[in-house]
Amino acid sequence: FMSLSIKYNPSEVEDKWYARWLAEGVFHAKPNPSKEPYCIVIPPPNVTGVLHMGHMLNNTIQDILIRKARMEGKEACWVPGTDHASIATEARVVAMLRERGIKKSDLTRDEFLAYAWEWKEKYGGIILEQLKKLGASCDWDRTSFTMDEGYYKAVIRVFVDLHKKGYIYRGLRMINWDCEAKTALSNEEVLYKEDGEKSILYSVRYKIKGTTDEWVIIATQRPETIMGDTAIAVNPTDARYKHLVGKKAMVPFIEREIPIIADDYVDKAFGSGCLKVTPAHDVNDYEIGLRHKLAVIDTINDDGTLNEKCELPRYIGKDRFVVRKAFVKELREAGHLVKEEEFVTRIGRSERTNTVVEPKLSLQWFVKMKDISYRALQAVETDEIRLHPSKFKNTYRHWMENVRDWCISRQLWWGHRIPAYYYGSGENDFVVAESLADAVRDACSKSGRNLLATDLRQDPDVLDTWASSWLWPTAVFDGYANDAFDQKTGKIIRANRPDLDYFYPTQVLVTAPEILFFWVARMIIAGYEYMDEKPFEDVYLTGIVRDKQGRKMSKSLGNSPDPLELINSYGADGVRTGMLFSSPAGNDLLFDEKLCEQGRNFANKVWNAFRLIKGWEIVEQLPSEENKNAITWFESRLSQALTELNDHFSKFRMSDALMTVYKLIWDDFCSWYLEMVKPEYGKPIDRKTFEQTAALFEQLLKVLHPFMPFISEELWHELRDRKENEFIAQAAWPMGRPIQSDILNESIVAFDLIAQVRNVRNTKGLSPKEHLMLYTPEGKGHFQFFANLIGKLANIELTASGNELRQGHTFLAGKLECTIPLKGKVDPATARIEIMREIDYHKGFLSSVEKKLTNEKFMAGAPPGVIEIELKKKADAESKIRMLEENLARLIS
RNA sequence: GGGAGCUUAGCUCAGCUGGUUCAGAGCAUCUGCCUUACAAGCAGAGGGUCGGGGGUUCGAACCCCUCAGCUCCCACCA
Repeated sequence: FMSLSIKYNPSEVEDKWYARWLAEGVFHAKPNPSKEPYCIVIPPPNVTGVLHMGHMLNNTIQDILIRKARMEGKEACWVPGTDHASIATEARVVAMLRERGIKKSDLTRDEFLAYAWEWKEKYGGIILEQLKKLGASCDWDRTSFTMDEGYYKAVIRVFVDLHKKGYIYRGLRMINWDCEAKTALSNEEVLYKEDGEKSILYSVRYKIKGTTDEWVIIATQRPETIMGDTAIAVNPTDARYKHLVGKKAMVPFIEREIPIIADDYVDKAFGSGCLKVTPAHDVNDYEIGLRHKLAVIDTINDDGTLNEKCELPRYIGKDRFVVRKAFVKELREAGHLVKEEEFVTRIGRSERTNTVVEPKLSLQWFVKMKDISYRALQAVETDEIRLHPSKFKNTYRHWMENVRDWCISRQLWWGHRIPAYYYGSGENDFVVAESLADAVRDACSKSGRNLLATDLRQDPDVLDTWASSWLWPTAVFDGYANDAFDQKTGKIIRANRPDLDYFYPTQVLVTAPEILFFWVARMIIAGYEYMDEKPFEDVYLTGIVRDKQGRKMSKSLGNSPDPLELINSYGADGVRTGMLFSSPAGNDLLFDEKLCEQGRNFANKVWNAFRLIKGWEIVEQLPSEENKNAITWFESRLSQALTELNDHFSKFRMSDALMTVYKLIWDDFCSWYLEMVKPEYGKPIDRKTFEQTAALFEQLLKVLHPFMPFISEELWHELRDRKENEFIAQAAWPMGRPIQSDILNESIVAFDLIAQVRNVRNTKGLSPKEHLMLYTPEGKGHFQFFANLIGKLANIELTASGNELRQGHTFLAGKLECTIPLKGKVDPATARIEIMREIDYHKGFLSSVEKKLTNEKFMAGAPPGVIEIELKKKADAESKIRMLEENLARLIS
């Protein structure tokens, strides 16, 4: 065995095993009526993505769950894939084109999409290759992409269906508008500087109609929007302005009259307490406008210039910021500018262009959320779908109860194009259809005209990415294909789709809490809508991976390690366990490379345990009796740990599950068991002990496998000759046997005794090699199983003694009184002090117990079991004190 | 502004229905050991008034009140 390296070398084995798993189809799953399905759909990473630490954590957890299920004999299916990520990808492609000197605006839609697909084929999906390095046991044959042909059709079909059902509508709504990119932005794409930005707050006076010199003063940061004002609002309880409500004010320069209204939204304390209302250019103003049926005057063009509705010809066509400057000057000169003050505020800027985002009214497509989400709310409320950790139930409920309609249109090209076709300029002159042909047909019947395909214009916008990924658990099984989707009922016919039928609902979804609403909630909604059933049973929400100082990992901070480099340094197994050592569900993980080191060390420990076992020389005729108890003990200990392990898994406590395996292998197996059965140096081992030890080690490799797939596979093959297509990845998960509790109980006392002997050696400076006597009242008679093992591990002679021999260092192992004779090695005076100190401690303890027992209220109120325990404590303390006092007496005599 | 959560050893966290599995684990630290599977190791040890204060109870890390600090989510300041 000396040929085996003293250190485990992961890079030599990892790629080899991954390739063999793939070659033998170990990860491939298909419906199998004799097996229980266990399915996880991956949260599809952005197709532009590269592996980061968050993915590492997330996918490690999924792999652990899926590997364990596979070993438990379930048909384990982990569906991988990527998300087309419309915004992120389009931005990448635009940037790539810019480098090549091509402007997006010079391209047709089809030309642009050709470039985008080219980019996707070339760079997309790198992340899936990276996941293989981690050991992810995905069924790669099922790899999906949200813009695959079938998936694309599914998204369109669902749009048409939801429109038909009345859940999708088109409407005006305030959105974030990027004037440079000329697109709507989602909230996530609008960035705010942490400390706000400096701005100027202008106080402007508006004349009250019918007066010569009565004014109302408002405050604004955006004077260029004054031309779009349609009201002045005050708080209804504001005494200062009560008399003005119902009157009119005049917009400066334009001299348009606008009403003065009362609305709760207005904060009396801010500025003058009067608010100018510009429904077209402010979200809150828009809401006020709806409440008071105000006109909406949209004065800003898509490119940020002012249009003719601003009524001041000198500003038409000028950029909003140019107008602001000029208009402020005019106001000042006319005396309408009452005050200018510096002001720190939060200004939204576009993530992509850094231009100031303008709130803008725009025609967009929406999903009506209230009704369609009802069952999804109920499902989590009733624990039909369980969130882990459960604290997210509150967050989920809060969101679902206040759910707002979902804007699903995006002004981009990369994505699923909205299947709406316009045949006129009227608000309702459109149809929604799966194909152009259908659209023509529907348009003819709707309009009563004879329209041709060329008369129709398809909506140029695409759908929000989440409007495709919310179908993920069904679409990856092609649930919306022609033969699987009943267009009349708007439901999936699961009988026509055996894979979907078998694997749906999936078991677990592992994802980040940030997308609980964006994605998880919507998948639940879609699941109920199209399958009439939940999409998954459990949702495991991971934490955020931070650096050890608690900061988020980010490119700009440079605090994010490259996962592949970590794998190179510590091995995939080391990194996987490293991540898991400190990541309780739902809590952030403070990542430190030291954790990977700990993982690597653990792999090395396993490796060396293997070296020891593999290196033993076996001699057939040697007696094996000696090791029987050690084996029996470890079998029971293993069974106990298996129960614990299953309990942790059932509660998704992955860190704890790993720790159980870690301690079982390191402490129980290596430190105790192997030391018990290990022959003296150079001596052989008997056949039976060897075989049983190897069998136990195999069990350990199996429970280790979900966490450390590579080293466990390697050693499993090294340990015995295996068939070519036999893998631990498919081996049966160990079953616990009945636990023999007498041996486990005795082990606690025995191990305590051994540790205490070692401690005595440490403190008294006695070498482990020095053989010692250990006196107890009955010697070996106290132990049914461990008498000889104690002798071996503590290097002592367990001896029965009469009182006359009991001089030396005395201690208690459990209730067993032990003495190590230390004649001449220890000063009697210090020994006396030690014993007296102990007596004091126990007397203090005793008195606290007695206090309880003499307390009438305690005796009356406490349940009998608790009183019994207290009485036992009392008896134990008394006997300990008696023993210590006897020792003291002997020392003195 | 609305909502949720957290505070236990130097660090990261367990601690379930209030009571001996109640004060725990891993890491880190300290002390011995290059002992023949492993120094990426072995053997041992020391660390905590459970954020502060008050209350309920025979009994509180756990329940209630209060103060302080931290974190996240949503909305957003004219």
